[in-house]
Amino acid sequence: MLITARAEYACLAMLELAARHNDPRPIRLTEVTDKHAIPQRFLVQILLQMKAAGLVSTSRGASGGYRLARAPETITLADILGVLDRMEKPEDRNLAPSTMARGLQSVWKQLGETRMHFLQKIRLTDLVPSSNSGDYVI
Amino acid sequence: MLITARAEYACLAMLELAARHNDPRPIRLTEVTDKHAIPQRFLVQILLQMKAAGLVSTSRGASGGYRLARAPETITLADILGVLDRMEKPEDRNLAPSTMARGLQSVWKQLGETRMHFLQKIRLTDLVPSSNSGDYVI
DNA sequence: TACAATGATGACTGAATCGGTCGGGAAAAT
DNA sequence: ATTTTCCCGACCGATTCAGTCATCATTGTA
Repeated sequence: MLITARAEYACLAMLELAARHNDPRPIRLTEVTDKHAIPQRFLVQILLQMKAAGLVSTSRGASGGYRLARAPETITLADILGVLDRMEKPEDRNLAPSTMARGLQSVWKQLGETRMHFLQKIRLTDLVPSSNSGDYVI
Repeated sequence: MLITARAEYACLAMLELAARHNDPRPIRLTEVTDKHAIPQRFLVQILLQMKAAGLVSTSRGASGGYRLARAPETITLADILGVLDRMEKPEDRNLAPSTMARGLQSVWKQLGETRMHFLQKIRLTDLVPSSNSGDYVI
C-alpha cells in the first residue's frame, strides 16, 4: 500500500477533530484512539507533528486535549500528508545521466504533482459525515 | 521518495531494451548496467522478475542476453511497476470501521487508480529518444 | 496545597523492507 | 572443453516502520 499506518492514523485523527470542531472543548487523546483503534502512544507522536506543522492546537492539564488550529474546510489531505512527507529522504539517486534517465525523472515528478493535486482537492469537510447527525456522545 | 531504486532500475533497463529493439540480437546484462550505473547482481534479480512477468525474454550462453518479449509500444510504465507492486503485502490495517475510515479507504483507492491511469498512458516508446511516434509530451 | 488528569518528549525496540552481495549452477556458442 | 552468458537461492547491513516505555510538565479541581 502507498499509504502508511502513520498517514492513515493522522488523517483519521484529523477527521475526528474536524467532526467535533463546532464544539469548543478540546478532544482527549483517548477519545480518538478508542474510537479508531489507534495505539495511544503512537498517536501522541503523530498529533505532535500536526501541532508542530500548525494544523492542531493543544491544551494541557485536566480537561485538556486537541483541537484543529484552522477551520476544517481549509485543511486538505495534502496538508496532512505533506507534514509526514517532510520527514522523507533528501531523494537523490546516483545514476548515470542520460536522456532516458531524465525522461523518467520528469515522469516521477509529474506523478508526484498529480498525486498532490488530487489530495489538495479533498478537504476534511469532504470526508466528515454531516455534523448535525449527532453520532458522537459526550 | 515514491519510486524505489528497484523500480527506477527496472524502467531504465526496459527503456534500454526498447531503444535497441529493432536489432534482433539480445542485449547483455553488462551493456545495461555499464550504461546506467546499475549494480549487476541487482539488475539480474530485477530482469528475472520482468521475465517471469512475460515482459522480457532471454537467451543463455555466449552471445545470449535479454530482449523485450513484446513490442515497446505495447509496454507501459504501469506494466513494469505493476510487476514490482505484486511483491507487496496484502496490507490490511486493523482499524475500527467507521464512516470516516471507509471514506478514507475510498480516497486511497482512487489515489491508486489515478496513479495507475497516469502510468498506463506512458509507453516505453514515449521515453525512448528518436522513436517519438507517441503523443506523450514531456 | 495536594492530587488527578491530561499532554510532551526522548530513548528504545522488534520486525520488515531496501538495496544490494555471494557462491555456485546451467545452458549455449565456439 | 572452455568461455560466455543467464539462473537461482541464500545471505547481509542499513534504514524505516510501527509502535512501546519511562518520565516529565502543565492544568483543573477538591
